[in-house]
Amino acid sequence: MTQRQRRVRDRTERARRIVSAARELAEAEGWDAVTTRKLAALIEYSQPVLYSHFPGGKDAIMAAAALEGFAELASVLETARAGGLAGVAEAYVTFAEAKPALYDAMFTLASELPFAQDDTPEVMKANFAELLAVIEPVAGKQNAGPLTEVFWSTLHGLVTLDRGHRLSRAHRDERLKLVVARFGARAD
Amino acid sequence: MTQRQRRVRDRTERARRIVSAARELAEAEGWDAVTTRKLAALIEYSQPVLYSHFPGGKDAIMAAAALEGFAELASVLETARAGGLAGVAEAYVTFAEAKPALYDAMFTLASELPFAQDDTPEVMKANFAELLAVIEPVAGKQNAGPLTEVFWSTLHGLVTLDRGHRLSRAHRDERLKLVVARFGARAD
DNA sequence: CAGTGGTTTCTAGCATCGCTAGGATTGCTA
DNA sequence: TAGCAATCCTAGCGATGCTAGAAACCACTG
Repeated sequence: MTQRQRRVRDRTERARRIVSAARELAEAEGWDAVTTRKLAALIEYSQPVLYSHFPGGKDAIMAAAALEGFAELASVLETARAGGLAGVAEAYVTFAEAKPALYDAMFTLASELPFAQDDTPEVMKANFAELLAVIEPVAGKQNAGPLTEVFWSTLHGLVTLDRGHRLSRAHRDERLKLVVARFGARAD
Repeated sequence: MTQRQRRVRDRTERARRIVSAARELAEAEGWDAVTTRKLAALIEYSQPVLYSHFPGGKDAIMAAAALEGFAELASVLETARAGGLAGVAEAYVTFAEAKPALYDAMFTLASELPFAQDDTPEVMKANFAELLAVIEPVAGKQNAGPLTEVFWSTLHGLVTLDRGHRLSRAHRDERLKLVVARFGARAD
């Protein structure tokens, strides 16, 4: 019966390699360059193997990558919590800048992943919780939940607009300071 | 020589119909459903005709749609300027909600359109100018340009996160009020 | 009116994509 | 070792964006 265990382990290991290969390729050449044929070649198997791991096909692979991304982002935000609102904002933007393709998978693409719903994965709730933790002290009379959503929107907007070359690169740090100035003060 | 003029007029009219058909189809079924074959069928011509108008192919057609969108958004924001910062914020979000596919073409997709650069089309600068107009009075000692970028990012983030079902629908209006509360006060 | 040259348009096809059915191969079991 | 079941691959389908080359059209000249 250990044989069976090893085979299961091999399978999960191979699934991991698929997602890993997808992430690397996406980060290097963008998600459009991530084709099932290239992925199959990278893991040295044929195409149908991908579908035995991810019946949903390419979308499911991207969703798996996105879930990894949410876990990593949550971890990053957790360690940044010590830096307060400013530290979290900086960490969030830096994460998105460092792994743009992953961030795309998390937000722009795989938007089928449920979020503000019952079946939202825990890792995704964790991200919101981290943002909430630094917003709550400055919420004052304002409702912390919606205010966190606005704060999150600001960070997300900064990331996506900057990516589309909509913002001037030179003001990058000044923008973050302004975010802190507008959100960091207690409102009551 | 009037014949030549009429032929030119017919051509521009047909180009307009292409973009129009693309926008309608995208708004109805999403940009993935906008294929060159369907567009050709809609305008009752064959595929290669599309490329005589838009050598860049589908991307160029989407870019043309995006430019139309920027012009329309600028117009919307201009009339909303009377409503101050709150009015502009509401108008921006409402525009994006009403024409989600168009908004996608403007920001998520055709990101090759230059913006914060020299060859940025005037219509795109106009949008920024409208936002700047309502931010300037509340900038105080803060730099109005970067602050406008942050404000814009917040609106854009609200739109895109909401679209991906990342935010709770119920708090939609409250979020906008919080945006006004955080950006509407003069900072000095 | 017939012919001619240039423009416009279409037919047909290429390479690639995501995805899958069905056969071949492998490895375990008895 | 024979048979069975799980695993994997070959081959192919339909659809995509895009394009080369043939066909149709139209304005102008002799």
